[in-house]
Amino acid sequence: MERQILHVDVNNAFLSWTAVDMLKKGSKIDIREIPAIIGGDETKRSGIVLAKSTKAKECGVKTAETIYMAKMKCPNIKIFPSNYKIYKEYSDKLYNLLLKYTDKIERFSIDECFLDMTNYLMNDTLLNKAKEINKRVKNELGFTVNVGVANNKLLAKMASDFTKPNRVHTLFKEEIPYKMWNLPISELFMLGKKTVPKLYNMQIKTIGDLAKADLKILNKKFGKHGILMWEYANGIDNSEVKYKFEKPKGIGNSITLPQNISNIEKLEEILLILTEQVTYRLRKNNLLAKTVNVQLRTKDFEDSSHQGKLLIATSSTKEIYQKAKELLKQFYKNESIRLIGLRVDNLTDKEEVQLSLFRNEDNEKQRKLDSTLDELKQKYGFNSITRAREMNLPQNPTKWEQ
DNA sequence: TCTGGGGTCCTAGGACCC
DNA sequence: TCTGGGGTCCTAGGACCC
Repeated sequence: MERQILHVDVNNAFLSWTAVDMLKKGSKIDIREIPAIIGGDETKRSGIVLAKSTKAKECGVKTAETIYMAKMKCPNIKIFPSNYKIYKEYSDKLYNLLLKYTDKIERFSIDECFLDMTNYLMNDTLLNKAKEINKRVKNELGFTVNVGVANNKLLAKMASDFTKPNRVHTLFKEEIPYKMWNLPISELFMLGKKTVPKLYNMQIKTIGDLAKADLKILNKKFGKHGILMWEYANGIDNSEVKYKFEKPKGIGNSITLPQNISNIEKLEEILLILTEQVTYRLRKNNLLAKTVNVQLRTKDFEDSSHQGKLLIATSSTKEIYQKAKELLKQFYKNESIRLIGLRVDNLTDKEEVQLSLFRNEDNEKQRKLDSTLDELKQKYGFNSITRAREMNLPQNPTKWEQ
């Protein structure tokens, strides 16, 4: 029996949600109606476009390009900062509305959901449900969504990406040749900027070309990825809607520094702040980490990373920070650093390890300190608690550069 | 001209074991 | 002197997504 899948995709999510929030707070303008973007902070060197209005798109503004470029293309463009708290709020509102249709919902990202409607149609058609969702979101939440209607996740996602905004599109098997095969390969999910030129060199330019290409040759040239792209081009995807909450497989935080740093003591200070953030999230999820990974990006955008294993899985700030410092020392070669990141992998549930875990008094003390600090952070917000060393950070970042 | 931050998954090569 | 092959685990880097 065919599965009944919907993909719900918020149109210009960050910008729409910001617009709705501004209107709610009494704003006279709707930033969806003017050339506008949600952007990072150029002074903090994170000046890229996160979302754009339709008018900005008409000027040629593209997501992820620099704000500088966006201003060149569209001199009167308005720029608004991002606010993840608001986005989470609207994302939850959408999710709660969708729960009225099925409880088999995969939150694919903050602004996209897959719905498995297979046993939830109640004598209605999948297309009708999609149209109803599309209308209700607009009427009840104030922003618009595209809904893709299909028999698997890949086709539903491709369908929701057709013309925007506020549209419902189907992409059933028999529609593939005339709705999908004429599109350029760059439109296919999982084909990015590295693979597309390689396919062009093989005279594969449309999704249809890819669908008819020799699977053996694709497999030889691209490995598993070659098989995946061929299957996607042919509309084949048997993956499930993952509606059950899954704990993360890794947790990381990174920061592009306001100024480049080429001093290891200063890098260690940033690393401590990152460790605080990462271990806080670890403990909130009741997880312990076994692998620590430090990432660096030089001023020339050269990325490198170093990882190492801990003897015992932990969520302790002190233990993970020790390891992170050790790793940094091992591979930092005095380059001028633009970005530093810390992530932990190999996560296990705390309960599973707890009983077998060897603890000495020192560990126990450290654990109690961490959990006390967590409680304070929970109550008063993350920034209320900073360790003594963090307070010694120079206020003026320009001092950081040697 | 300036280029985020959060993830997942895959691959190639080296170490090590039998 | 010449020297296997299979398996697992680990690491660094890369591709892709939103």
